[in-house]
Amino acid sequence: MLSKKTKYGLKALSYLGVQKEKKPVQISEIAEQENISQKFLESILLSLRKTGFLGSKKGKGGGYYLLKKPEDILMTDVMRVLEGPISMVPCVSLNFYETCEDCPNEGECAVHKLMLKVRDANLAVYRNNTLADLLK
Amino acid sequence: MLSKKTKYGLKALSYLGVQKEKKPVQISEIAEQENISQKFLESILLSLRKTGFLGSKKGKGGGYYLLKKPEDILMTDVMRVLEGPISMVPCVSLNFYETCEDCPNEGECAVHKLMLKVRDANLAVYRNNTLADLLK
DNA sequence: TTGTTATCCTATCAAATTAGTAGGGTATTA
DNA sequence: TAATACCCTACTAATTTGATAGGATAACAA
Repeated sequence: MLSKKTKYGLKALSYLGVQKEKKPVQISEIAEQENISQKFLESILLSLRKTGFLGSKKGKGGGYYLLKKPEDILMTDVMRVLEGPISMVPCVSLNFYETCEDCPNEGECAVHKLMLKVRDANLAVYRNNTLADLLK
Repeated sequence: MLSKKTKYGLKALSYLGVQKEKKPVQISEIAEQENISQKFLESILLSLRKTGFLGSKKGKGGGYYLLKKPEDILMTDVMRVLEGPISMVPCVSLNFYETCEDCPNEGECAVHKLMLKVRDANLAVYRNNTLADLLK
């Protein structure tokens, strides 16, 4: 299942992506419009800011805004930050590879074989979609 | 992440799939060979039996065996039993569809759009792979 | 028939993860 | 200088996951 964190994060990015004006949008506005717990959303936006997707401004008139154009925000990067590794098992992960200590032979492992294909399929989707593609 | 249940279940199915002889294989043998907690594996095999993948025999010389040929065991079905719905959100699920009560417009929802593509990609993999494909 | 074997079944539990909350700190702006 | 809105840490509740315990039941064989 997709975590609420990822779901809310994607909704927030979309919300920011469709803004006409360039001024920051407040957490409270996004939370209200998208039916998200404000405090929970706050922590999600914070992590999106720390990972370089969002910029922020404090004080009155402050809020969050996209640092890049929606066309330049790849789902591969977004998903890795929000949901974690794209692979379902570490032994097929590109960025977080680990051997399974319980698996004597990776090459003959059925789980490994299947999950490799799943990883490739998911990766293809995420690489071929930017935030802009989700706003159409 | 892939659950241990699914991982162990796939390993057990593979183990049964490569058996030359047709006689039942005991839980203890599979657990030992595949490094799986025996009691946990027991519950997994039980659910695979209840869902029609495995047959079983009690008493001495008993154990589990595949009810179908590996070529006829689709990953779509296996994954649904072990891991649950293939879709990452209910609003794109074929078999377990539910509307998101927090989402006013499914057609314009970025999460929905992305997860539809992810579902299709995963489904394609699972539909095109049988247990036999994982044994090669 | 009786003992052994191995699955069947229910209940329970501990650990980990997830979702959400609380409360104050800090920078910015009017 | 007061109000605003992000920043940050810690905590808590609920859920899920992985694993155990202990006996009931069926099959086989001596």
